[in-house]
Amino acid sequence: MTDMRRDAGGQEPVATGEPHPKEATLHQRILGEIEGRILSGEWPPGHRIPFEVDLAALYGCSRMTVNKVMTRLADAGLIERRKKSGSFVIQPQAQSAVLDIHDIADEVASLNLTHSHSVVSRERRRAGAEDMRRLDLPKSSAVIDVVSLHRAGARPFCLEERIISLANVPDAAQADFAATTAGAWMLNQVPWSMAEHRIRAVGAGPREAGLLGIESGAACLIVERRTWSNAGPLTHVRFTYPGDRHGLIARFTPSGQALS
Amino acid sequence: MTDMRRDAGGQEPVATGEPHPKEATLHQRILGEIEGRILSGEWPPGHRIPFEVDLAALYGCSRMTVNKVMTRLADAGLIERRKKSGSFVIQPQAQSAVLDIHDIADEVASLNLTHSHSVVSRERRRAGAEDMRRLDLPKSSAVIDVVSLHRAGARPFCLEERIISLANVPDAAQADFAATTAGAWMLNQVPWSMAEHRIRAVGAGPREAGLLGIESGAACLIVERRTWSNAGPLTHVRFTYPGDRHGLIARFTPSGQALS
DNA sequence: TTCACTATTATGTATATACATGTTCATGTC
DNA sequence: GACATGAACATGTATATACATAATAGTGAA
Repeated sequence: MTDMRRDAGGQEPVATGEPHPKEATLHQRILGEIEGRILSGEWPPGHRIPFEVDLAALYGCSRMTVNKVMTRLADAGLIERRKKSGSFVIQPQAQSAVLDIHDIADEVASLNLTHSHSVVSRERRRAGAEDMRRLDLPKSSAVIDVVSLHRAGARPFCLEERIISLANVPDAAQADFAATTAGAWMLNQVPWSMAEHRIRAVGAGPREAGLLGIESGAACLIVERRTWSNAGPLTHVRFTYPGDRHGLIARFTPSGQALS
Repeated sequence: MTDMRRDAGGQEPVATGEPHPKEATLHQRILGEIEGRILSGEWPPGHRIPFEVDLAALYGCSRMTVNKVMTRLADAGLIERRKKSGSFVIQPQAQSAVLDIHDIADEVASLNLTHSHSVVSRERRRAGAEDMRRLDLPKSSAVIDVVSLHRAGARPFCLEERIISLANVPDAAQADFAATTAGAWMLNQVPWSMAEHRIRAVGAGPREAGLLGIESGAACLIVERRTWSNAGPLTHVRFTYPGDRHGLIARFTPSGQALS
């Protein structure tokens, strides 16, 4: 492994089956492949990433090159590095470091109230036209549909309406979401690579009003989240918060991430 | 500059007057100082950062060390690097790469409608208790208070209520915000280091309803943004969107930032 | 068996070096 | 004066090397 220089020709490192297109630099290629394995779930949270020297050998490059990639992944919060032990895929954090929409139990706990939830309905069914709008699912694929009501103390706190793609989250078929909320379950279960939030205000319809114990037409904050992994769509969830509750808070820097 | 090794003693690089505490590594120290100069506005958008070799000489380190810092700053979107020319502080982007709350003119334009706005009121006054709640201002410091109505085509689009701290944005005293909106003016004028958004839903009060041409009590989305620079608070703005309009959209990755 | 000490291991930081890649600028020719 | 050519320059990527640091594993003495 002494002196590699610009070989290009030679045995291509062949890092198992990669669907990645050829990328400009080695750095980017290594970064992309490791990122892909993490975000697709091939390397689940807690998995130990090969040692730097081994990756260097695999890609036929120096440890410094691999080290820089690992440093970036650590900065980005995808891996955790421990001396002597190695580098590990990190446990999925809160929903996002940036937009502070965390697990509802936390949200309620921060108000010093005890959280409870009940499953209003849960069914397994085939995706219809409405579901295809909510999440870009293949037509009539199997989904789990769960509606839960979250309470802070005794009062209703928010309504959660969720569909989960069974194609990409098969374990959801077994979960009944009575003990852990669907949100917490997803958080600990499935790695994701992209999320999209849509936030709007609407007047409560009669159904929501009834469940939440508010007047029909009262202003509500709607937060819809669609989540994907590299394999495809995972889940769509709609939270309905009565408007007289505290809102959402998001903090960030110009670059969208804290440095230093 | 040949072979520096671990000197520690010797002439401290003395990179002008820094209020920074001593940081762990040289890397972090350089990163922090440059970031500070950018975020404080000492190095405004467009400013050319010293060449890597010069910074290396200044800090008494190798170019590689500086290069890594610059690479991070570029990844974070704070600087732009051009070969032969050097590295430059970037023009402030949209309000955020992550949370897609852009300039209102853009927002309206994306709906294929022409944007117009009018200043409902503008005054210079001393901060009261309410302003201290909105923005953590020193008591009775001078602020500019502007209320504008934005229109998409002929219809009211949203209401903007803003206060600007004159202590930290003195140029605001001269601006009347008739030609450019207050948002666009701030965006091009002032570098910021932190922003906090608060999002909630409320029923429209009679004043908002009148200005926006909606019914009193109709659901509205309220987006409040507080922005700081390193020097202190800059501005607080509250946008009120009628709830029957499209909402906000935010997209992101687990780490809060796109890699690769 | 327990505790202290040491060796090993994997990451963390920094260096010097080499060459590639685009830009800009100056130069010389037509 | 217009234009092609090439030198100079600043960044971009990668290498080999060195030593620091933290955590683990192993060894030996009380």
